[in-house]
Amino acid sequence: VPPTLSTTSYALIGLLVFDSASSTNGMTGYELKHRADLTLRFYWVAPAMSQIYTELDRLRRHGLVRPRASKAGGRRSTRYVVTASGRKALDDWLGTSQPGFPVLKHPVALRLVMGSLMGEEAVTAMLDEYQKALTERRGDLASVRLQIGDNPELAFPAMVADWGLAYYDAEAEIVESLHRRTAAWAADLVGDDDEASG
Amino acid sequence: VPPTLSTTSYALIGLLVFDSASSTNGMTGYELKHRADLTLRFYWVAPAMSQIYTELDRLRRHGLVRPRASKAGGRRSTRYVVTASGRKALDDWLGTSQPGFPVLKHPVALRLVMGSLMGEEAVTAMLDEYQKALTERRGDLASVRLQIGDNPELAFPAMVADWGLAYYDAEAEIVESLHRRTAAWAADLVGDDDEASG
DNA sequence: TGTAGCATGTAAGCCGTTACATGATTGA
DNA sequence: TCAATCATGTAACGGCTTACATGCTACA
Repeated sequence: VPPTLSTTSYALIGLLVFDSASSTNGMTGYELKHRADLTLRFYWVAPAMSQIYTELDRLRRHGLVRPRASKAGGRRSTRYVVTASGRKALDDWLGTSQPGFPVLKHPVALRLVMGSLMGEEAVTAMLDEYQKALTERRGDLASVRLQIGDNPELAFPAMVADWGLAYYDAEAEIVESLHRRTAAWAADLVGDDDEASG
Repeated sequence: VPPTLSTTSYALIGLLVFDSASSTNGMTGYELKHRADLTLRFYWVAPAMSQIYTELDRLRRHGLVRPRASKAGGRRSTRYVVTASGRKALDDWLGTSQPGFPVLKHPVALRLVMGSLMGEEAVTAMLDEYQKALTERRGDLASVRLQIGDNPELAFPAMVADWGLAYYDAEAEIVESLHRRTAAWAADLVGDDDEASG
């Protein structure tokens, strides 16, 4: 019987599998967190450290990963490698589970919908800040994309990175246009005031 | 002291505030769920019924909404309206809280990154299904957009709906190109086989 | 008569976060 | 010697889902 794991668990197994393609050492929880922050974060989540360790222990209990205790220079650390059943569990999951539709939690859109309660200045400031954050995120992803290069073994990670870049570009364009529409809305309000008072 | 509420709580208050702009009856939990499925779902979440009722009771305890018990034709139902402090709490939140960066949970991208473990056919099938689902979602949002119209009072909801539509369009285009790249990847693999065996 | 929709809730439990606690190593 | 980084965990708690439980109304 295959254990029922969360999607995040499988995502972590995936990171370990792809790591084992380049090295046989396995990864520490700390390294896994770093990797998740660099990649997983753009299309899934960046789990907290505490969750990484919790998941790692769960996977170990299920026999999907094997810990390799090692004291690198006297410092205690545990490296994890995927077992054969871990690899099989991932393959099964990839083969049978339904992806489902993406979920977007967009706090900027959530506030923008109430823009009339915020006023033009607050909306404009919010969109400005979002544009900045967007540019920064895009930069982070772009440097990840550079590291991937055009190695055919990383064709799919490259596709997903490009997907993210295209998404950020589209988002930047849309936010730009929303900026203009907000200004137009404010101008219209002034126009209405004139009519009402004139 | 302002009570600390989750973003979802404020989102629900927002729905009630916008409802009170068109009617003074307030909304039942059931109606709120329906509204959330139609709107909130596209940029935040579609909370379960049970959560709607839980939140509504929490807001009531904080004095942010007022229940209006009413038996519509013998059927028991409770309609909620936003109180003055509820409206103030929302304004405060809109004025002071930092939106933070959007979080995208994209199960299709998560699987695509492991495309080499899935094989071309499985990847292609997944992308096909995603395209269908995308088209359907876009249709749902388009009909919401139609209902909004160009009423200037709903300028911001219209902007957010257009944002969503543009997002879905961009996504459809990207997925289309990923489809082609997956085919090219498979073709390359065949080419490599030829070289290795030739 | 029965099904779909309206309407409201409770209980159990998972996923994930923040806060807290501990300690070694490296380099400025 | 101090800060940053490496490294690992526990405890408390919040948010949210699923499953369960209940009952009325309209309509085919």
